[in-house]
Amino acid sequence: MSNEKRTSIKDLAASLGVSTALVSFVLNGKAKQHRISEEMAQRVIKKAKEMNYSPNLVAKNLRGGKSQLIGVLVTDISNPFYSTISRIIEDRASELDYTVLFSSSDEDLESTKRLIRVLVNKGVEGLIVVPCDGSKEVIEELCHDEVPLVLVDRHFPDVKVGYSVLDNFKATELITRHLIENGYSRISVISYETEMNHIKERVAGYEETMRKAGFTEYLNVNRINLSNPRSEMHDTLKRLLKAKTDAVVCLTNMLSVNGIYCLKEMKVRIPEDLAFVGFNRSDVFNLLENPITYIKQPLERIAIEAVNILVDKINNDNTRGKGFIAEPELVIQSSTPKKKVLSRLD
Amino acid sequence: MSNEKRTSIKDLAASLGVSTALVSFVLNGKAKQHRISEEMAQRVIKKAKEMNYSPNLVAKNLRGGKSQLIGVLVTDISNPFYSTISRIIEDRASELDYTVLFSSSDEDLESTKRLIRVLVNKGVEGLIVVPCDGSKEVIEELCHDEVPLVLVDRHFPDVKVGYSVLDNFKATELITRHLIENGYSRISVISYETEMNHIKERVAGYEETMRKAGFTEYLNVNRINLSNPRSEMHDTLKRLLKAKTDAVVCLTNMLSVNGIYCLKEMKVRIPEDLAFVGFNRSDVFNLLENPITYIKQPLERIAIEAVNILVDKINNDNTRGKGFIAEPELVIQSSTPKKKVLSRLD
DNA sequence: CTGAAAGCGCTTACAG
DNA sequence: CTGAAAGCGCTTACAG
Repeated sequence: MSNEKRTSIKDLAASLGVSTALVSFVLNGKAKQHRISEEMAQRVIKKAKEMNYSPNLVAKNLRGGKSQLIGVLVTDISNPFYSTISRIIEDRASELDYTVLFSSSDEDLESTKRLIRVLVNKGVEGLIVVPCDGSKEVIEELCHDEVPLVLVDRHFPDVKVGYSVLDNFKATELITRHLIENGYSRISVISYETEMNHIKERVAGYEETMRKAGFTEYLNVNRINLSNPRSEMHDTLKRLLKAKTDAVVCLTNMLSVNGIYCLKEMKVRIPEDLAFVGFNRSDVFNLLENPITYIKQPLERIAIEAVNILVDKINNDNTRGKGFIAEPELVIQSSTPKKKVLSRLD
Repeated sequence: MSNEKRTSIKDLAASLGVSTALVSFVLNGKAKQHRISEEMAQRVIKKAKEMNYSPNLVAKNLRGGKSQLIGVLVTDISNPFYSTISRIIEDRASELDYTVLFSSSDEDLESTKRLIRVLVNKGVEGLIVVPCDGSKEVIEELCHDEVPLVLVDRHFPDVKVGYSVLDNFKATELITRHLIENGYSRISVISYETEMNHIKERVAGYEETMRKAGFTEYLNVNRINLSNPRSEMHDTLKRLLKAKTDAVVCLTNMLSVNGIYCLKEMKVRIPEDLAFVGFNRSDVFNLLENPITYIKQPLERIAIEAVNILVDKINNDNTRGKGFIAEPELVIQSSTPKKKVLSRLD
């Protein structure tokens, strides 16, 4: 990097008239262990400071076979949800002396494959991945190659792999119970077209809770095609309003924000005309006349556990398939006030 | 990464009965150059595929002194502004065959120093940095050490270093002119306590435009202490309203969002009671009854140019101090409607 | 056309 | 207490 060459351990040794081994021992805190004289140790340390020595981590890695690098593949690091997670991963990794390589797959399978390969070649010791739709085989293959791997946010329950995710079923169960308890009965869900398990769980949490409450006839799950979210959202909401839906639950943050924008355009008031529940915190939720009720994920826990599990895996191979499931929290605000109708759950 | 050791060039050579040099030549596309027979080359390539060879980039790096790694130090990658920039940097770097190491300094000088050292030790070939307050010496030192370096978003005009930033003076000039032209005269700015040049430029753009318009007596720049932004913002806005300010300009995105929240709490209507201008796009700007007028930065250009300049620097040392200054765009919305008063600028 | 050998900067048995 | 030497995986003059 530098033009004047960096000082190496060899330079230090030469200028002190000792061996590189001695220098290495001292600088790695193994002076005692090798019974190097306190005086010698101090001289080495002083010289290192003087010559502005800092170890070449590349060489250290090559020698030790450890890169202290982990790869993180999210779908899009410019998405606030993933950038928040990434930040926490970075901090936790740094505490454990790892550096993080980030990549964004854009929910694309080919990119996912390519980027994983790049990361592995860069020498990462393990991977944290947000898998995209259709990536199950890629993930399985990776497990087979014995690359330490942790899935985050989404996972494949039948693949034996580390994961750190929300209890998605419970999230929509909380939402649906809350709505029912507050007197809503014509509750609709807005989801998107996907095979991913986390969304299926969210749908199931809603459906099962509705069934338990006896609202079988009102089950209403709408799947939006993400290639044109705004106009599809518009049509869907129009249809739902015509069908006398009294509460809408959006299953992702992106859907929530889109939904709020559409309702604003349509001059539909929240909650007077329609109760509304969102997913994941967003600045826009709290700026509305009536702040939005939403599911809060313990992102910090999820991200930290992902790193912990990964590093465990890196350090000892035997603990396969460890996972962490985080508790969702329902943040109740004024977009879902009590209706006059009594809940059938009570 | 893998448990069964990765195949090395040595394994390949052994299993083909040739030297490692030959294998290296072929795999690096230098077969022709070394007049290696086409047949031999094909055998090597085939074997490499068979044995699932991929080069150990760490070793390559150590040997060649090239890591194809660049380091990016932003203040906080979970901030949407920086995560957007980071994403574009990542994409552009990847086009140029570089991988990016991201870090977040949290606007802290000590972290900045430490993280730069870590990145350099990791073998990055260059750095893209958002410098924090007080980091001028660190940056100068880095330049002196001849580490290829590009500052982004903010820079130090008297340090000879690459940079890619907004024309900050012009940004507030645009805002102030627009407000004046629309009949506002008691225009106040909300800034924060900092020595950084980009903020000074923004303040200067406002002040100079005000002076030109003859509004010298209304110059009103308020600096908030970021350790307690919400309550300071509250106090500041209260004071400004009492002083009959008719338009407020917030100089950063964070200040803008805080300001909007405060005004909401205070039940001050935008723009009926107060015109408002923000900085950098934000979802919340467009959700209000009256969407906010704001300065839009061409983030894509800024980020791409930063990478371009950095890679130029990495490849040939002679073009020092290259910089890119991006044009701001004023997105005019309904938070700054025309007042009845005539502008003195006309 | 191909091989033997040095060396990038480091750590770590192995000697003494 | 300290040093000489091997080796991590690769590339590249240098020979032949």
